[in-house]
Amino acid sequence: MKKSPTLVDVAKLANTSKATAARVFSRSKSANVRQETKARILEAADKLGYSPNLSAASLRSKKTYLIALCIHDITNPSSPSLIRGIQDELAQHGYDLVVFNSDWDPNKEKKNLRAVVRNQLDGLILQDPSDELDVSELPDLPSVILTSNEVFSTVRNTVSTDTVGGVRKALTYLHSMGHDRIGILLGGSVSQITNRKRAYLDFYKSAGLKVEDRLIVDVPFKTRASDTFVMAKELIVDLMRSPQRPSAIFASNDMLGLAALQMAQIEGLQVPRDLSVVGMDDLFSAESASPALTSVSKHRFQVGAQAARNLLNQINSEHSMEKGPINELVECTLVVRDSSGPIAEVDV
Amino acid sequence: MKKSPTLVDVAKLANTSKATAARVFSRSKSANVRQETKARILEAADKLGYSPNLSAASLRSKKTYLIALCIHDITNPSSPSLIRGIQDELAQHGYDLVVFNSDWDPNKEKKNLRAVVRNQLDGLILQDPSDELDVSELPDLPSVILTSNEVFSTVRNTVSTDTVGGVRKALTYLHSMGHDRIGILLGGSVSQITNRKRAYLDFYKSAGLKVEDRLIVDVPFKTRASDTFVMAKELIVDLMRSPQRPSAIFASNDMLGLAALQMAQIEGLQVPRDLSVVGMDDLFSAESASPALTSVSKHRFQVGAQAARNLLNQINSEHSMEKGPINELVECTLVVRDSSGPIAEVDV
DNA sequence: ATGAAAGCGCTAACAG
DNA sequence: CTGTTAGCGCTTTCAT
Repeated sequence: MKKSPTLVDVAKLANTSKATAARVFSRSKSANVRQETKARILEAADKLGYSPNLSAASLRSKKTYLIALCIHDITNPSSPSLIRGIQDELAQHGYDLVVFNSDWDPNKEKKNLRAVVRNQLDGLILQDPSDELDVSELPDLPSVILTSNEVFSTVRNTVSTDTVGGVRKALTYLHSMGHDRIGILLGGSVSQITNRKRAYLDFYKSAGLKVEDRLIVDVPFKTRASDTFVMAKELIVDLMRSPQRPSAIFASNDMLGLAALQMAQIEGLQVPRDLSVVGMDDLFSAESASPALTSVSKHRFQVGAQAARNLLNQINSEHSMEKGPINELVECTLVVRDSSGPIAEVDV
Repeated sequence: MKKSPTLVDVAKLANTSKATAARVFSRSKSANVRQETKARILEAADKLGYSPNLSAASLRSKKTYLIALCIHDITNPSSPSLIRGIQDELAQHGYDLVVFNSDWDPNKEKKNLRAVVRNQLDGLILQDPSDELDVSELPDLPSVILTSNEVFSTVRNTVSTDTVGGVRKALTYLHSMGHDRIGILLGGSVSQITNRKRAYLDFYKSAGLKVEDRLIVDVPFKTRASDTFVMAKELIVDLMRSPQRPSAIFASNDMLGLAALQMAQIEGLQVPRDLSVVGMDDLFSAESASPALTSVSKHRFQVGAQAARNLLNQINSEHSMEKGPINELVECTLVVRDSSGPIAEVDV
């Protein structure tokens, strides 16, 4: 573990000043160094195995080229594609990503935020901040907020997923297939539940259908996905065994949809003949299910990429926030697979 | 965006020296400050909204409290639990995690490694380094290497998954259920394929069974999981339609197992009555499949946690590597679900 | 228990 | 195009 060489060492060996050597490794555009000198410096650096010390650089320049992503839980199946969308975009601009989990805990959330500023990270992407968090008093750094509904902020840039529109698309599709008694499986955070429930009620109203409370089921979420899954199945089986069971089920996320698929099989219901199932998230698990699960895609990868682009723009243009925040909305798309279809002929 | 307060500002307001103030925020044990002074400093800091600048701290102390994880692809379904295992362990010790993707590209891998040293990260967890990478010339920092086989290093600490043992467990189980013609689905990297194939052949030999080449199928991996999935299904259907189809299939990863499940359903084969299927990885997709997929768990979460612990030990004990590297092996476990069972009665 | 002083390695003016 | 200089904000001896 011998001390690693510094810029001075390189400069000395290359017979130039520290400053010139620095320019060769600098990210800033104005790196005006003669080819010859540059070559000499690079050679010296190579010989010494020099690597710039970014701690020192950022102390001076106030830039770490590190971005923070604060999400609830990386273990959530839809996190990876979001992250990848962000990373791919960032990588193109030489930024790396630090990922924090909040586990839906406002305290951890705050703690993470503090770590973000301590570490001098250059930007922040924050997923669905908890209500306890006052967005207006977020640390003062470029940021974009990811929300799962059309919640706009007058303070910060946002990228939102039009989940309400997604629910509508799923229901519209199911209705167009002849289903008029559609069960809905709700779960997740309070706002998620209320939003999607409202979308469901709105749709029923506008389609002139009669709402049946029995068809609306809330699945309380547990910390571990497996636990939620087990719980979901118990509730779903009730729905399926009820005398007047729905001909279709819309699950507000794929885990619930998958649970429905599994219970249908166990209960001896043929999908989609006896029951159509539509999920939401379009996880790989949906594609790989048997039968493959029809699902509403939230385009997490694109959401990530868009958020990253938005953030980089902020970072690169000093006065970007002066015209007020930018609120972007990403549409959902229905991916029709084998778990859904027209309602069966009226049973004689 | 006004300049944020520094330690001197805090010290001034609290009527002490910079040094004393520093001790209050320092991580090092020897923080000997009188309660009274400490309180005063904390109060001043609070009033000013002071937050330590870690760039400055690490320039001086050579510690960033940031760890690098270099994996192939975060989008891989088994990445999240690995990451979470690492993060949970690190968080307990005040470290955060920076995640890099290599996409199985040796160039990206090297590039990431350079970023690790530039950023002065305190440690490195490296997943299955490519053959092109000479492990002995990894950057000189605490590190642990994650391998998917019992590959030991005489240079670095490793945490390995006993996948070969996992394959054996799956086959032993299937054989104990009466299956003696077991198809195997291979895929992934070259070394993964060869290792698992050898395990398969070894098992067949020791069990005194006759190897049939037709039962061994290689699924070439594509970049996108969906593409691999489609490709897999085409190859699997051949296996299922062949005159002498196997009574069981062992898939060397869950994606392949899920593909088999889906094809079985499409081909009208009842699982597990007509065909038993066992996967490997124990993804959530396995649990949520219909029927739920029996799978070999590689305990990714624990692997991550163990790697993180190993790394932290190295970091905290100067001379840890003097006694030579530590090589840990994590066993696989078979999780029996509904996709596998005894072989059907001999067909009359 | 506290303070004074000397940098860590680099960047950012500014001069030439 | 290149060199000089002055710190960035903190940690770390070394005194007191």
